[in-house]
Amino acid sequence: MRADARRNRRSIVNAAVEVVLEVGGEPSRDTVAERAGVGIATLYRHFPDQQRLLHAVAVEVLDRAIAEGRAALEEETSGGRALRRYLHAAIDAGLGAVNIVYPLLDDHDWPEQRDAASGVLERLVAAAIDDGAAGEEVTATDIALAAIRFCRPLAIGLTADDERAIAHQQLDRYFDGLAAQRRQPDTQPRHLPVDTSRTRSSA
Amino acid sequence: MRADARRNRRSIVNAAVEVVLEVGGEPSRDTVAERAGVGIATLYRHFPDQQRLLHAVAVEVLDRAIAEGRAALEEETSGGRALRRYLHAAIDAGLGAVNIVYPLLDDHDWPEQRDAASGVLERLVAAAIDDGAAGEEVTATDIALAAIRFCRPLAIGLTADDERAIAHQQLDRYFDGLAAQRRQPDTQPRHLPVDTSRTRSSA
DNA sequence: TTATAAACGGAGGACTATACTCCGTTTAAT
DNA sequence: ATTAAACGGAGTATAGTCCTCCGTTTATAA
Repeated sequence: MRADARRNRRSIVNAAVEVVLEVGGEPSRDTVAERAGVGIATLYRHFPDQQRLLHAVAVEVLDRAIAEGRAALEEETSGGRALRRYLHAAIDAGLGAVNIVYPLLDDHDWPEQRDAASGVLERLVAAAIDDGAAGEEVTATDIALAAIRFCRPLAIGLTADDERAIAHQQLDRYFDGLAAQRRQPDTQPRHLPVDTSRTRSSA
Repeated sequence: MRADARRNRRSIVNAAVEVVLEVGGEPSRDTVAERAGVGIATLYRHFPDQQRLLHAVAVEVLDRAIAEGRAALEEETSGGRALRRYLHAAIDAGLGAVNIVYPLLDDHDWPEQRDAASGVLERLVAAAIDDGAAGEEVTATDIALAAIRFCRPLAIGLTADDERAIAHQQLDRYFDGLAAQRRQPDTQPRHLPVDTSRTRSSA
């Protein structure tokens, strides 16, 4: 594989991740190609159909998230630190894209990434619960859903920098809210958790 | 104005709010009309151009939010309770839509709603800070941005009910994270606040 | 350097979705 | 019962998207 081809392929996948997160669904081919700075034909050469592109998007962000998760587990000194660091890295990596493309995919044959990603996430959550950084009731699904939430752009015309800064700040506060015993006397849970088994299995 | 006309106008605005939140931008006219259950001509009769429709969307959600905010201030017994209740009501009301349509509008002549909404929000935030439910550093802008975040759909094919339940649960955790002194020893702020003066002025 | 296979870009045609109008029909209100 | 107001939806123009074809450029190795 030629060097420019590999470079272009990377650009295309990265662009596709961004566009998927922005539109929250099928990205337009023309938009992806333009964002990647390549001709439309180049996109078709690398990804003859939309399925393969979406597949590449899923694998890409899962790989990034897995690497970040493992690094966090190894390097951090507490479960809480590790999970927080992972979440910040995951939203920068665009992890939420995987859940957006999931329902658009015909075949979900990336068992490797899927299992690795959910394994890492579950270890992180367990560790965070262990050291009290998250309450007993917190699940891996909750964390995956949070990653999706904080990945998506606010769509109010912010610069990429502002967008990112706001997401991280909000995530930090969300994370602080995960701790076990509720601090505020006036706090009561208002809504029951929902069945998210389908979503859980995808991240 | 005839009764059916008024009824249809309401349906159209409500539908427009929903669609704006879903697509995170300009809603397609056909989609809005269909969602509202009216013919496309009816939509054009009430809103000859997109600007007027978007304007109506902004005024509508602001009015809802103002009413909810005042009710919360009057009826709740603590600042924390009031702000939490307001936030839950605001995301149900679709408050985030106002920030999405804001950059799409030519004229922003709804000073009445704008001032009332930001006034209510600031009183709520001040009250919450007063009784320790939110840290000193929390601003009205933070809260407005949170409302936008939790209003937007996750775009992973959930039912409206699941979508709503998840948003409320995540919001509760975010709100818990607003409390003054950080509980977790491993917590440190990771990102500086950004300049959001433009956004602040819109809600 | 040069040869060449591989990769590239973008114009262009088919197709789909969206914007907006026109006009015959229905309905609220007197 | 009358009628002015409001309605619905077919229909046309326009814009956006999909995808192919082919002439040009570029990486790589002789």
